[in-house]
Amino acid sequence: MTGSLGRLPVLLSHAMSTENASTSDEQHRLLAARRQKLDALRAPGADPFGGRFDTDGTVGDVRARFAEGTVFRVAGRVTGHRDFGKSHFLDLSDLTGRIQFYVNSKSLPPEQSAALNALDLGDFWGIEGEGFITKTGEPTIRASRFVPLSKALRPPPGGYYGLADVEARHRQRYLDLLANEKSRATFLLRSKVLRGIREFFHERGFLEVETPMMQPLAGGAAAEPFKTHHNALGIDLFLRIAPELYLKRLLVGGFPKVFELNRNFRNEGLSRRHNPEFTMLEAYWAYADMELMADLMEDLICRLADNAERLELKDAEGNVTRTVSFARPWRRARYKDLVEEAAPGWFALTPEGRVERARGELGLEIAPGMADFEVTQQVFEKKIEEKTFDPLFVTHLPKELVPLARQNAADPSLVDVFELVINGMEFAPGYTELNDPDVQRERLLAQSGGEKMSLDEDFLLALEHGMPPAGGIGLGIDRLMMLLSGSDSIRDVILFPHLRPKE
RNA sequence: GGGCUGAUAGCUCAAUGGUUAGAGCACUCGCCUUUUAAGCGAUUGGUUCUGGGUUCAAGUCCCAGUCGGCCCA
Repeated sequence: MTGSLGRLPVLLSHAMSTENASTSDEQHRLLAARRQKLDALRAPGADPFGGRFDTDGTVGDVRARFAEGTVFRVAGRVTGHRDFGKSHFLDLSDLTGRIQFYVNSKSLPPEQSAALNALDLGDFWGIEGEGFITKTGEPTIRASRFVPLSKALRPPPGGYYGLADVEARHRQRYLDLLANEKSRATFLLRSKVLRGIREFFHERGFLEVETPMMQPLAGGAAAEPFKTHHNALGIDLFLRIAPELYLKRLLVGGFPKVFELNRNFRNEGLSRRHNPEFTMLEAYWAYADMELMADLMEDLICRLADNAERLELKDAEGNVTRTVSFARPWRRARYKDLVEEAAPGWFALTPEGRVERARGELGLEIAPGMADFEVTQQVFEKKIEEKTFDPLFVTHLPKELVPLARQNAADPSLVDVFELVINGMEFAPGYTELNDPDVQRERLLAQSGGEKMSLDEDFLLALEHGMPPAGGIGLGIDRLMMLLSGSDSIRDVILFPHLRPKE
């Protein structure tokens, strides 16, 4: 890299003392070289880990305001070094981009010369100098001064090919973020989406609230909770599987529009689509219903997708594999009508006839003893849901599928619920919420198999004080991010996904 | 939980059961004052994930394990 490093004795012992025996000698050699330079920086009395450095903004800011002859101060990681003996072209990078700076090593003061010799890729530097344009037209800062701000004692991974190892990308996300532009883009987008959600609801008069993540009873959904213990109170607590029952208490308390955007926890398996902790949006709106909530959901997602007409999903090579149309209004259709579209005459059959047809003509696997509504649900999942890519609100679901929702006034076998399907997946549910405390009690009892111990009596007490009729929605933010960022795995949209510990 | 599949240098990847496991980049050294995946030359760098087994011979085949990936439940 640089021809003027001089003769540095290779002292492996320095690095050996801080490394365990399993680290290879090669690693020792690479680390030893960096520690040599660390010591070299300390020699003139400098602090290799720097301190405050006032800048004129980010690298992106400097690029935007770049002008020849103007002096800029900027800080970042040194990510490139092209050395011509006397002329050095270096890259300084931060999250906002990269800018080239130039150092002429011919006439440097001694401490600057020492700093340049002690440079490794990955080190943080602050630089100051005039802008100029090189022969090749590159905006460049002629660094009249540079300050080492932090030494990187390990080499950056990646390089031209990036960091490809999936496991390393997840276990050491910081390296993924440094090495892979796509990963940076995904998490910048995630931050933008979270901000967009908050803005959307604030504009509509919703209050952002925070309800307990530790709950005496894990209600609001059917899932295995994590259990913990509070010593001072001497009680077991559960990490929440949903915030729903607390948000509804707020409707009782007179907050007519609330939303919560935060983590839920489910003690279940890990997969491409499941992380034990995941981010959920829930919103409740007094005096609204399922239809208004569907409108709200459509508005929200279109806005988060920057009102794009369509979303192109790409494979690893960047080829478009599918296009999801966001053209509005999004289709709304009844569950039964959709099943009839896929299997005409379905509901005229006997339950036995449906099993026969599902196994035969439709080619589905129907387990023995499957309930009639489950057979129909198989048809829905395999023949409709998995083949629906553009947004579709499926409405008027059979009540067996959603036991906690309010029954439809005209047809008590149905519930006033929608399920939004996008890209072949259940994406987000919406409800006309149940606010009759007696019916709610019956439903919760039925759900718990008649076990009264697990009834959230405090929630039922709240309902008895009166909850306004309301609409509610839930939106899994991780799956939304998978869609918007074109990721196949939830681990690509969660900064630090859970993995089995190594060793 | 089941099936399939993967783990080789710091990174990205090669290597018919057969010589001393290679290449590019990075690192280190030499040359170079306008490059940008800089260039040219040289030198380094390996517990082939771990533990067994088969074989004259194992990165390669078999078994078990660890950690991933894909599919299914």
